[in-house]
Amino acid sequence: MKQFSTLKKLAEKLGLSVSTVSRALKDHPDISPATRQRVKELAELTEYEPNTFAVNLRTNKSKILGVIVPYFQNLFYEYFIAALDEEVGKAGYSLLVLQSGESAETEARNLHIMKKNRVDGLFVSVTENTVDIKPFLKLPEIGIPIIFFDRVPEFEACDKICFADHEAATLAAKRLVQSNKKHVLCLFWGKPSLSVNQKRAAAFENTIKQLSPKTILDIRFSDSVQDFEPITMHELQTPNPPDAIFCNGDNILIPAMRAIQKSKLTMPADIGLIAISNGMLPTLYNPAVTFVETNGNKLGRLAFKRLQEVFDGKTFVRELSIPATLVEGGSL
Amino acid sequence: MKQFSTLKKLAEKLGLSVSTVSRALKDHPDISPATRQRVKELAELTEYEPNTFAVNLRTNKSKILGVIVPYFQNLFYEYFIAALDEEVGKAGYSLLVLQSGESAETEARNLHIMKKNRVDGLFVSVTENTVDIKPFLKLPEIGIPIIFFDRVPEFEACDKICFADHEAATLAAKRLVQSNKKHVLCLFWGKPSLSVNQKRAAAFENTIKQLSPKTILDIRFSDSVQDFEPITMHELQTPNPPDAIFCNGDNILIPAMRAIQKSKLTMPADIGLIAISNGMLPTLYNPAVTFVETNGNKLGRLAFKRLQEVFDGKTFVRELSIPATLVEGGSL
DNA sequence: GTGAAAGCGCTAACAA
DNA sequence: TTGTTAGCGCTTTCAC
Repeated sequence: MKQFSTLKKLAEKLGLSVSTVSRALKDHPDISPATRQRVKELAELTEYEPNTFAVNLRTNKSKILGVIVPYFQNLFYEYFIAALDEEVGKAGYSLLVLQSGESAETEARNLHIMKKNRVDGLFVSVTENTVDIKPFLKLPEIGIPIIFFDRVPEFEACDKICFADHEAATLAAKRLVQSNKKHVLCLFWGKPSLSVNQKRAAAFENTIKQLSPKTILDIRFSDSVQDFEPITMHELQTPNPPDAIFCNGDNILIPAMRAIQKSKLTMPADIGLIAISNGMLPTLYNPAVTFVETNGNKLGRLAFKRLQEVFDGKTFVRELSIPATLVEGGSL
Repeated sequence: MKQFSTLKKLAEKLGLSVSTVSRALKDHPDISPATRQRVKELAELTEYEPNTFAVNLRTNKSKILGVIVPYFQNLFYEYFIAALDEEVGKAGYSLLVLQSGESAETEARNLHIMKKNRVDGLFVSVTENTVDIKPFLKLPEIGIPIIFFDRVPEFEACDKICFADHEAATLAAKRLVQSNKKHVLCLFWGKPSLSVNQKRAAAFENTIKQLSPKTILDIRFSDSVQDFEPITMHELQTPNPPDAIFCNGDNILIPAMRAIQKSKLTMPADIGLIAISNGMLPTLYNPAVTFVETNGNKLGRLAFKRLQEVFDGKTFVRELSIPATLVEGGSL
């Protein structure tokens, strides 16, 4: 097996000391142009690459950032991770991405992996079963800054990056009122206790109650995406069916649309539909679904920007959010 | 800032040597049960964790596996990565995932990151612009096994894991003949030179030519997913339009379906459709699209199994493939 | 059953 | 301008 080139080997071949070689390669001003030249040439020739393990041990930095999300296979997280990866790459970092499902244990295990790999910083969107935030908050104590995003702990003092959840739900509610909807089936994925669900459901309900007090709201939560098709199916077939559906997220849009299609209803004539979405899915349907966009892309970029601030010493805790925008389709 | 617990600190507090402590923690048989007990207790108390950087340096292993794919946001790769991640996690490894787009330069940079981070093994699906495989093949020389998957180099001797591309395309072709289609628009994403495209296009064409020589095939390649909607649109509006469309992949299915919907055609009456797909997307439509499944999930698990074989010394080069299955929808 | 010591490859303070 | 030295935290050989 071919051996790696090391500083020591270079030093021996050149009749220099290890430290001189090291400095020459880093363009340290002390080193004479001549030696610098010689060193660099041999380094090139022998394909020298600093041994990351050694550098990490010495500098106590890994140049790796961690991301813990519930799911990879989720439009929002995909966009978030892709954008984050791009930003992070520019700054010379790499990403270690782990998924937890909705299991608090897996999440704890993932957190442990991050600690073990000594990531330089961590981005986390928690599971809906995460009750104890303390293990996360220990990381900043040992020098690993942590940025929560999207699904964030409610009360703790920590860095949080979210969508303007209140605003997004309010926008959707207003749009439904504008179309004069009187009976809305509202679908939420995950537990009511989840921060996003709580905020959005409250804002949605309040807005409707204020602007159109007589509108009937039928609010449903379910952990299992499978449930939404039968739920919607059933509601659509009652004698007094809803005249509009609100889907909080892409996951729900899929089964809801399926139920609408199976019921042979057409949008917007027979039923109205509005979703909060990452943006891709609504355009697949015909007519396209009207939605409030909460795009992972922007959130990813913002998250890294915030981490850099923390690296630069701006360690005071902040809560940032990204505005939501309404994208008109033809479903309302 | 809180300090990490180390072997040295434990040793000092216990009045033992570093090596004894190290051995005690690894249940080395030499160590007496009593000391082992004492050591473990203090380790627990001080939340001792071996410093990965030091372990890596010492053992020259990272316990990290690399994955390089063109895109994260691609159903096939998502499933592949998710499955791989699961398998890999069970074996105590973590995944470092990087995306290259279709840029050979980005890919080279990614390869470099993998090398720098001294991953213990690497999974790669190449870009369509990758011409030089040699930089990849250098990794096995320095002890990093590499497994190519899906998009694999054509001629080199290396480990490859693919779908049964020939079989998948043949299945789709047969199914079209069975439905008596006479004029098929065939859509391929990426360059014709891409291994997957080459194999599938050839198999598809041959099968049709053999079973139904009079059937007209209109085969189109495009690098840009955007192109497929106008292409399909245009073809559907010619005086002699196709009676079926074959989509080689989920990416193409989306714009093709959009063109069908915009043209107000219904499946299967006005137009037939079959796709090669990862499986989720076809079920979103109504009727569901008939497809040949090439699921990333299975491929991910197989890929890790193969890597483990290589770790275990079975280093002879192998080319493995996964069978394809037809899933009936209502689009044909 | 335990300890001493070397060394993985690198960085950086201090010396010359 | 260059070299010497110490040390990051761990594993492992050899000695007692």
